Amino acid sequence: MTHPYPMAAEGELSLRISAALRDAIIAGRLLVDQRLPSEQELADSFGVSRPTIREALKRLAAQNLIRTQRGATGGAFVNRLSFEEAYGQQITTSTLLLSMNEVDFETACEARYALERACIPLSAQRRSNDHLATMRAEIHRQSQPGLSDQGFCASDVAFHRALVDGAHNPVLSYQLAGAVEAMQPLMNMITFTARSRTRIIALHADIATAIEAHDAHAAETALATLASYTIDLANDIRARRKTRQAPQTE
Amino acid sequence: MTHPYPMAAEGELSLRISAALRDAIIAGRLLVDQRLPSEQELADSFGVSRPTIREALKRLAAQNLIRTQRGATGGAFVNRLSFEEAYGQQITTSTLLLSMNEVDFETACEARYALERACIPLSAQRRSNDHLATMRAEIHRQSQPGLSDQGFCASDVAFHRALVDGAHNPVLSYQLAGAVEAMQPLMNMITFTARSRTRIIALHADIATAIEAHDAHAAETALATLASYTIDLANDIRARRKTRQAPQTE
DNA sequence: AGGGTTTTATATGTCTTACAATTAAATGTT
DNA sequence: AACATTTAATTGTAAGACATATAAAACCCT
Repeated sequence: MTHPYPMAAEGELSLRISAALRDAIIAGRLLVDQRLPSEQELADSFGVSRPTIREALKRLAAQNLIRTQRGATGGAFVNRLSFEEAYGQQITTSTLLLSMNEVDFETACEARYALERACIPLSAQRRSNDHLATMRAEIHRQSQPGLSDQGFCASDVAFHRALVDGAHNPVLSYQLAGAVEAMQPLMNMITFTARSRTRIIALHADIATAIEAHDAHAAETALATLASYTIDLANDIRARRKTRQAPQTE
Repeated sequence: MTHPYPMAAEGELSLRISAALRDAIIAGRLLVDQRLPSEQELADSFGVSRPTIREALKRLAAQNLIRTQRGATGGAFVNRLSFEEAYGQQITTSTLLLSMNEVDFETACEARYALERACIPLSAQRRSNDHLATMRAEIHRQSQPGLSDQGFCASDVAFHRALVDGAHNPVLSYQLAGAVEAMQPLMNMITFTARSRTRIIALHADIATAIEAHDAHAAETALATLASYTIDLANDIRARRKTRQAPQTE
């Protein structure tokens, strides 16, 4: 064997090669920041052409498993997957999953609030002034009169993001980022009346106050109220749209 | 403009092209199962060569955004991202994240059990005979005397997976799959004594019974006990390893 | 001798052209 | 009409060349 990367026996070459390299990375045979052989060397050792190697490397680059650098000391390096990159991937995947699979609003919403509830006890216990300040700032932003529906939703996401990050557990934050952010496109479809905004802001304030007081139970209650109110809101809007559209189709 | 895909102004060509196509998919300008232009047509319309287009397509293929088919009616098609594929990506990403970032066991464990706790109320409410049977079966498997540590961990994952799926919320299942499965390599590092296994199995049985009785509170209590017991177990093992290794280094 | 500049070597990024493999539809044959 | 054959379209792979970026080595000027 001219190369040290065990390969599958069938399938497309570039796919087999990328899988072989990925396995090597996951298994730790290629360490973080280690430089891979040059494309030409890889091509020679795998017995394929450079374009094929390049396609394989692009697959890995798409998953942030390697980074490439041009120039004299350049090449492909095993990438340390950062939490930021992982967030990004999670959010794209979650967003696509929701937009492509006709997940109904209620299911997504239920999942989102269930997950957020998971971090409430930790957030209530460990909340820092930093995260509390962010939550208060977003609440203030939400009460601006000129704010668009989109801006309101963005602020809503930021608020909940601060709530989640308040747990000070990066793994938890990473897992929840996708769930919360992927919901935004769905949330953006809701038109918020002045009254519903007031209600939501009040619940946000309840949550912030409870977290500040280390009162996990009160925070969970407020969050549950918010969850069911959001779902009701979406159902109302859907029902109203239906009755408004029904006469037109007749 | 010779192509309908807005592109960034700087950066590598293949990256800009893949980003343009990805945006088109996410924005819904390219619909599910729609066929993209052939590589040659894409190359012409973007004003680049085929290999460059191919690298861009490989990036998208790596994220399961497109699938390619050879032959006369072949081409690249927009892929409906299935929950299964999304699971897979989430698990790989989470596993890499944990293995590459020296996340300590306690943080990961805390996140895992916090997330699982999120689905307990739903699972307790909606639990089906199917999932209950799986949980019981895994409990039985865990009590087999000849079972390896690895097998025990695998069964543990399967048990918790059934617990999560019992909530009958695919979005929730998807989000939690990564958290639970990515923990397995870390869990595999623990050596389970006969006594710790007995304790864990008993707690699993408590959870199953509580879920069966629609008793969310009891299930949460058992899960919390399991969480702290697991963390203690890992700490014990780490402490024991340290004291055993300390004399050697002196 | 030292610091700034130029050269050079090496690597990835891209283009061009060509051929192989695969697949479905069109075509021909029995 | 059913089956085998050809054909056309498309992706997969190959080989070689040039463009570009980058760091290190060589060089030159002070």
